Amino acid sequence: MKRPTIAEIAARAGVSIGAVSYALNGRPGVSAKTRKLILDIADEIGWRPNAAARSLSGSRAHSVGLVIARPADTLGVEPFFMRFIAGLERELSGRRTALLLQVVEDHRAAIEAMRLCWAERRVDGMVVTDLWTDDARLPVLAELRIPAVLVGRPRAGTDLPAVWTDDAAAAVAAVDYLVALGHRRIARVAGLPALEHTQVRVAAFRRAVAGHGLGEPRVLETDYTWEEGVRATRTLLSGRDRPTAITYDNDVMATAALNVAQEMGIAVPGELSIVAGDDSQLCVMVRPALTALSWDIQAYGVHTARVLMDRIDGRSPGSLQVATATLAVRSSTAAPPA
Amino acid sequence: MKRPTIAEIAARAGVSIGAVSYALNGRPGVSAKTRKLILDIADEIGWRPNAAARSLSGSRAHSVGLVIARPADTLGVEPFFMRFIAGLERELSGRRTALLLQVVEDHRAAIEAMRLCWAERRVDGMVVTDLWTDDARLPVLAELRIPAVLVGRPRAGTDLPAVWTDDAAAAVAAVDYLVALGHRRIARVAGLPALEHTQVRVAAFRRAVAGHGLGEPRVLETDYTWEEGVRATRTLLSGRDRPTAITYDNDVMATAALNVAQEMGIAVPGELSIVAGDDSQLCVMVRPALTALSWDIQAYGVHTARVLMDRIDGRSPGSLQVATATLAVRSSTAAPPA
DNA sequence: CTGAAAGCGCTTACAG
DNA sequence: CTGAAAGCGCTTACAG
Repeated sequence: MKRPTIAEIAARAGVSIGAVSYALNGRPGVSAKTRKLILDIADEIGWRPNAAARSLSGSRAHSVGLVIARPADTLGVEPFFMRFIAGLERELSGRRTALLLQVVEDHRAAIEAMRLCWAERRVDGMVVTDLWTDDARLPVLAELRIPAVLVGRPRAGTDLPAVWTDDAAAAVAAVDYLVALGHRRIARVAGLPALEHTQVRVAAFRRAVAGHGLGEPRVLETDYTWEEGVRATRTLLSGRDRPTAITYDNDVMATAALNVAQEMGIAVPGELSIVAGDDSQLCVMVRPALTALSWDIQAYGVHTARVLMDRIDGRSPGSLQVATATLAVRSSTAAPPA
Repeated sequence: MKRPTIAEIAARAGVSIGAVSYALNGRPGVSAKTRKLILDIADEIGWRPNAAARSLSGSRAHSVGLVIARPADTLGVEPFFMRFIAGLERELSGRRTALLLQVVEDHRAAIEAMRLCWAERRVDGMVVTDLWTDDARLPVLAELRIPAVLVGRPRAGTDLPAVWTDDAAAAVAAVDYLVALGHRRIARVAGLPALEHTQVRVAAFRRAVAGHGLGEPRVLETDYTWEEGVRATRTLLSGRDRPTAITYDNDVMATAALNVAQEMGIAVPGELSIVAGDDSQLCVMVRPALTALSWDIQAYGVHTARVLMDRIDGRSPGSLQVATATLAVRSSTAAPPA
C-alpha cells in the first residue's frame, strides 16, 4: 500500500498537482470550490505531506534541534530538562515542528553535532542551553548563520534572541529573606563557574550580602553534582564562624547538604538554614522540605520555542524575559540560633 | 554561501553526479582512483548529504521516533528517560540516525503523533516504551507496518522484537532477601496496573511470597507518583498486622515511604524495611539510603536502539534480554523487630 | 483562476 | 568502470 501523494489527489480531483499544492497550503490561485474538493479528497485518503519532499523544495526541515551537553549521569535526577523539553514540545507540536534531541558529553561534541545536523539540513534552528560565559558554540552558530535562541541572558556580540529570567533578582530575594530572618553569615554553594548564570547569581549574591553590610561572603564553586555538594557543605560547616545559612545552586546539592548536616549533627533549620536552587519535586521529597527558588520551567520551554520559531520565520524577535523565580518557603529555613 | 552539493563535487572532479553518489556511498562502479579524488573533494569542501534529498530518493528518513506518553509533571524526578535516551543516542549517533522526541499526555495522543510522523515519513521506526497489558498502540503499529522495538517483554500477537529484563526474577530476588532477613509480612506498592511490567512484577511477587509459605500478601496499586506513594504507605502502616517490609515499584514512592514512616514514628530499617524500584541517584540522596533493584538503564537504551536498527534494516532480529536487576543493599533494609 | 514545467539534491537502474 | 537520465514528492515562478 503506497502512501498517497498529491499526484493522486490531483488525478482524483481532475486538476494539476500545482493546484493541489496551492489548495493544500491555503494560497490564492484556486477557486473556493476546487479548494474544498481537494481538501476533502486529501482528508478522505489520509494524505500527509512527505516531510522530505517538502523540505527539499521548501527548504524548511520543519524541525529544530536541542543539543544537551552534559555527561549522561548528571542528567539523572536533574529534572530541568524533561520539563523544559515538555514545554518546548507543547509549543512545537502545534506548529507541526519536530524536536531533534541530542545528548553529548561536552561542547566540542555539541559543536560537531550542530554542524552536522545543520549541514544535513535536518533542522531549521537550534535551542542553546547551559550557556557559558565564554561559549565556543556561539561563534559557530554565527559563522553558520544558524537561527537560534539562547536559553539565558541576552548578550553582546550576537544578535541571537535570548529567553531569560532574572537570576540576579532571585538570588537577591533569597538573601534578603535570610537576612530578614536574622542571618548574618550566609554562604553560597554555586554551580559550574563556566556557566554564565552561575556568575550572574554569584555576583548578585555578593552584592546583596555586601549591601546588607555583612562583609565578604564565602562562595564555593562546584559542578552541580551530589558529590561536590557534599564536599562544599562539609567545608563550609567545618570551619570556624560557620554560616548559619547556605544557598545552593540546585536541588541536588541542597539535598546533599541536608545529609551532611545530619551526619555532622547540625540541626536544619535550627542551626542551619538551607535554600535550594530550583524548585523541583525533590524539595518536597526530603525532610525537612526545602525552601527553594521556584519558577515555571515548562513555561520557559514554551516561550523559548516561540521565540525560536519567530527567529526562524525571519521575524527577528527581541529577547524575552520570563517571570522571576520566587521563594517557596518550606521547612529548611528559620531564624538563626540566638 | 550555498551549501555544497554533489553536483559541485562532480564538476570539480570532472565526473557525473552518479559516479559521485556511488563513490560517496562506497558502492562498486568507480575506480579506486576516482573514488579517492571524489572523497577528497567532498572532504575539502565540507560536503554533507542533504537529509531531505537523501530521504526522498532513498526512502529512509535516517531518524527514529520516541513518543513518551506521560503527563509532563510525572517526568520530573523520574530519572529513567534521560538515561534511557542517552543510551539510545549513544548507539544512534554512530549510525548517523537522529532521535525525534515527542512528549504527550496519553496513548490517544501518542497514537496520533505516531501516525503523523510516520505518514510524513519523518522516521524509519519507533521505540515503544511503557507498554500496557492491552496496548492500543500495538494494533496501529501493525496496521501501518511501522518497524518498532518494544521496550518490555516479548509478546504474542505481534512480530515486533522486544528488549527486556527479567522483572519477575528481580522481584523475586527482593522478596528472597527480605525473607532471608527474617521478614514474614511483606507488602508491595505497585505502579500503574495497566502497565505490563507492573503485572509481571506483582505476579512474581505474589508467587515468591506464597512460595515462602507466607500467605496472601498485600499489594496496593498506584500511579507512581509521590502522592500515591504516600497514600499507599499510610494505608499499609495504619492497619493492624502492618508489614515489616515493603517493596516499591519506583524510587519516588520509596522516598515517600521514608517520609511517611518518619511522620508516623516508625523506624527505618528498625521497624520497617524498604526496597526501592529502580536504582537512581535518589536512593543515595535520602537517609537512610535506599536498598534498591539496580540495573543499567543506559545499556538498556543502547541495546534497544541496536535492535530497532536491525529491524529497520530488515534483519528481523529476535527479542533481546538484558541483564537482570540485582539488589543494591544500603541502609533501608534490616532484620524485622524481634 | 488554472496548467505545464522546472527544480530542490540526492539515488539507482540502465545503457554504453 | 562510467555517463546520461529518470524519479522520489513536493513548491513555485511562469505562461495562459
